[in-house]
Amino acid sequence: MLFNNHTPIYLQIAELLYQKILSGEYRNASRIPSVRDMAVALEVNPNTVTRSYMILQEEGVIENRRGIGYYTNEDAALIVEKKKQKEFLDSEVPSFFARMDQLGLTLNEVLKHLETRKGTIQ
Amino acid sequence: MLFNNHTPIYLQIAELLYQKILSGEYRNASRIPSVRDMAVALEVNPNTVTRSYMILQEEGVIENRRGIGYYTNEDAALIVEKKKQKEFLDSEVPSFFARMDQLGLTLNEVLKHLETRKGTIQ
Amino acid sequence: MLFNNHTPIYLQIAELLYQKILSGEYRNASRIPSVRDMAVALEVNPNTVTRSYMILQEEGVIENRRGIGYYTNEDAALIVEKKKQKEFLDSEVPSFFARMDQLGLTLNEVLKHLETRKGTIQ
Amino acid sequence: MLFNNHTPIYLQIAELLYQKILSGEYRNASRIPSVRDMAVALEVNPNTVTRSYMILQEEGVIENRRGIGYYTNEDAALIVEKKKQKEFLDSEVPSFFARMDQLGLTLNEVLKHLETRKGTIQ
DNA sequence: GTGGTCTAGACCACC
DNA sequence: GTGGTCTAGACCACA
Repeated sequence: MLFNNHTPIYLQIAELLYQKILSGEYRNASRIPSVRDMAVALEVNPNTVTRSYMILQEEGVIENRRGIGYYTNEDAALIVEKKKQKEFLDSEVPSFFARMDQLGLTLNEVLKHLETRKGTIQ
Repeated sequence: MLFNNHTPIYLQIAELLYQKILSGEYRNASRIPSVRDMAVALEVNPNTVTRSYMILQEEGVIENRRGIGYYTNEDAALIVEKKKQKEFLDSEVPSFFARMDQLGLTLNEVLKHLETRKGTIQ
Repeated sequence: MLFNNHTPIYLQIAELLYQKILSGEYRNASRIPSVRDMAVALEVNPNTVTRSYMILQEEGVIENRRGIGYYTNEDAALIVEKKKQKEFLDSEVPSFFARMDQLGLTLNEVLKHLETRKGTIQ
Repeated sequence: MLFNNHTPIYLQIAELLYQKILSGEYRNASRIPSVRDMAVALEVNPNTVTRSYMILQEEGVIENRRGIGYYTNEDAALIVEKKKQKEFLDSEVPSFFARMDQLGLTLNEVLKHLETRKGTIQ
């Protein structure tokens, strides 16, 4: 898999897991790939995958069953969704609008620009 | 000064300089503090300040007059404003709205949340 | 059954067996569930149960009658009680009070805290 | 340094750090040894020390200043003390007395045993 | 088979 | 100099 150079791989893998849980590819209360398998699939060292798994484990998104593997929690999708929404609303949203104000832009200008962009590029 | 530990200090200082130029604290074509003074004021290693100054210098925002010090360019404020607006509109805006959609949030919900936040915290 | 993930399951099962013997649920000189049944009941790998049974067997608490099953010893309850008391008095008690001293707590404070806890939680 | 085999080294190092902070060897708001130095001193791999430091960092006991090193927090000692007391009172104390009851022992018996032990061994 | 831990060693960004 | 990350590879306990 291709990773971005700017952010640590283990965080990008964590992000990948969040997405798979949100998208339903990893259903609640079901087993996720073993550390080794995941490492092979992503062409990454097992230690790196372990680090990602531990992050989600501390957040209560996944849990380890000794000698068996990692499982998503009963309400994994909900936890991830709340976490992501909270991050967005409490951190990204305020800074976004603060930035907008600081640059002397109005919401209408921004939205207009967004429309033209969509037309041209995508 | 207090720095965020997530982003490099030299980038945070560069951001500080942008702000001072935009706000008019550093006027066009005028001298800005020496590397040494700035380092003392920010309680930071002079090398770090130098690195920040070099960034702005490469962008043509400030220039170095040997043996004298750093000066803002004739049109420093304009350059910074354009740069920042471009970054914002072309990069932050699209990713912001993409993120919003991904989380299943509408612009109205986001704006509403922003209002309640302003009431409580700020 | 729910197991704590910090300590090995086979030790937790052994502890469970000690309790059942102490409480009289498993009487002296009587048959205890087969490895297979126990494994099914606890939703655990039979190997794990076997490992637990072996521990108690080595301590002379239970014994294996080939082809028949595991039986508690004639004086199983007594053995377990002595073992547990010895462990408690010689190991846990000293470390508990050492810890208490180290944290600058008095026995009275601790007892008081215990009372308030009982009132609220249990 | 000599480490216990049963608990991971990185946790034992974390415990060591707690003690040094509680004892005042590491004063509040002062620098602690670099990861490399600590690794050499403890005859351990730097990665292992890093892991310990990160635990204390997440708890707000120590903090990292980029490119400089780790520093104890302003109120490091207080945080550690509270954490330790909380762990003791909320977890060890209840289980200790539950265990005592379960074994049919009274507090007086336990205290008496503790006295005789002190006389003989220490 | 599973994950947990540790080492040795490397490279990098940052100060 | 500092820490952060990653790899390769090993050993271990556990199920």
